[in-house]
Amino acid sequence: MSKKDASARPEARLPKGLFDISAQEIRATGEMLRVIQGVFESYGFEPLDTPAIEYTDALGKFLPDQDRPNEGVFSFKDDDEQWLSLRYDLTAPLARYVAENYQNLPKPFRRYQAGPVWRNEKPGPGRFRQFTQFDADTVGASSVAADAELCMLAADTLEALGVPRGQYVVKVGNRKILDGVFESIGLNSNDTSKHLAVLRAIDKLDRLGVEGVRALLGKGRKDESGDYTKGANLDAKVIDSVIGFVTSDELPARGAIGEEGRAELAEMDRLFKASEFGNDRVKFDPSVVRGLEYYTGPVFEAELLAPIKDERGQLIRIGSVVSGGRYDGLVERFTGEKVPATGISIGVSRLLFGLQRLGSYKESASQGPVVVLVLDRDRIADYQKMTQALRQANIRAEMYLGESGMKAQMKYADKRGSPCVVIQGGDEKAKGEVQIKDLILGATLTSIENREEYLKKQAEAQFAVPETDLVEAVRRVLSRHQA
RNA sequence: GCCGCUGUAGCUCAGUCUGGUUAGAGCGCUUGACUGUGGAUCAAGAGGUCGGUGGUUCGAGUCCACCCAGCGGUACCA
Repeated sequence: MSKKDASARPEARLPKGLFDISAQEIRATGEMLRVIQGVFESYGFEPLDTPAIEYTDALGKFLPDQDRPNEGVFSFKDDDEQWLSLRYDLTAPLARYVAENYQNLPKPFRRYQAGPVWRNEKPGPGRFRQFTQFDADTVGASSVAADAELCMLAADTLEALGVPRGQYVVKVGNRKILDGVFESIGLNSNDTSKHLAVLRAIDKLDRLGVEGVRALLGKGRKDESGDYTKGANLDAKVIDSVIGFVTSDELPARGAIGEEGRAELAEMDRLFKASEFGNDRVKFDPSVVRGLEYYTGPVFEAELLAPIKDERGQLIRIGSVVSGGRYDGLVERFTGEKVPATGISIGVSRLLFGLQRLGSYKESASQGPVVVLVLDRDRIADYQKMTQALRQANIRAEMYLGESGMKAQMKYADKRGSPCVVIQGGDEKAKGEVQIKDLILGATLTSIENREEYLKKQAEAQFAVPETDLVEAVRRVLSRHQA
């Protein structure tokens, strides 16, 4: 091919924020999903799946405009000119589903759902443009028992995934308490922009500390890189009051709304205590905000407490791995009818990322297939037959399908992580035998100095058996390496 | 979006400050020593638009400008 052709070829590359998923990761994720599913099932939730694509207007607030239809969400036009989008979470599709099937669903409706979601935004460490969420929601229950249960579910799930107690925490807050605070400091609830600015500032408490939040509530803040963030411009006295509130352990309530929120948290606390979920698992934290305009009552999030480092040993923060709360307005968007709902979402991709970084996630090493070497090309049928015999004995096996010689076939088997290979050349065929070579045992041979021991091990690692004993012999080798 | 850092072989990087013949290392890859036998050892080999474009210069991986990409922070985050 000429150079000109080369420049016309597409570059093999992956869009940013998106990743190929290797065999190992598929196995790890699959294992994780099964564990989560087991816990969710045990809580009585019922599975549901919905498509990756929804009508954009059903997804909510990110309606594509003419110029930038893909802000935040990936969107495209159907051939009937209607906007479609890739879902950006599993909650909006749930709301659509409930609204669409309201009559026939048992109320409260409790479902779990797992699947990829997409966000068209800048990726960061532990932040991707496609990631997997695992959600559980209860729709049609206004009792905070539903909320409390989700917090317990979050804690139970993390422990089931191997996060030791004490290395995570589920933090619980309540938007009503914050609303009470806003009321008491005279923040007009119509002034949403200031409202949001204050909420955002509070949300950053754990990251920026008290002084950072103070700056954001006041004139604004400059970060280490020199970027400047505009503040909420509150009076010093009001700032003190807000800071006093979010740093308090007491959750003091202000006003009628605040009192309502406090009562809800007290009720949740009672439920936690009754089921023996102590402060080492679930903790009240006034700075938990989440979702800004979205949540209407209790809000919760879980995070990993152990410090997480990147490849270079630099500390990185991946944020919360589970988040949720009560949203009483979502279904109403469709039906006009108020339907109370509460849910949590586990960031599976992020959690897996975090657990892997912590090294606390043990991936079960998976073994490659037994490889039947092809030495005499004209006897492929024989090799295929041996392979089938192994498969029928429930042994993962394959015949070498490449074109290369024996050495390359051995390398191939090695790379595949094969426990052993089956060898039958002309000599063995004449004797009606096959050779079994144990690659795992064989790998230990090079380190043996003592000649006698070496020979002994080598005889163990590779041996001949009658053709009829093939399956039996392979089984014996496999059993050597069972964990 | 804003700020900062980094772009040299498949990977990790040296070389850039102080411009000068064919641009290096380790790992990986291919082949061979090796008997029909992976992993060890030794040897050979393949592999590079030095992120891109323009400029300065007799001469640019090296200096300058702009652009692009990646990473990190920050903003936004249902």
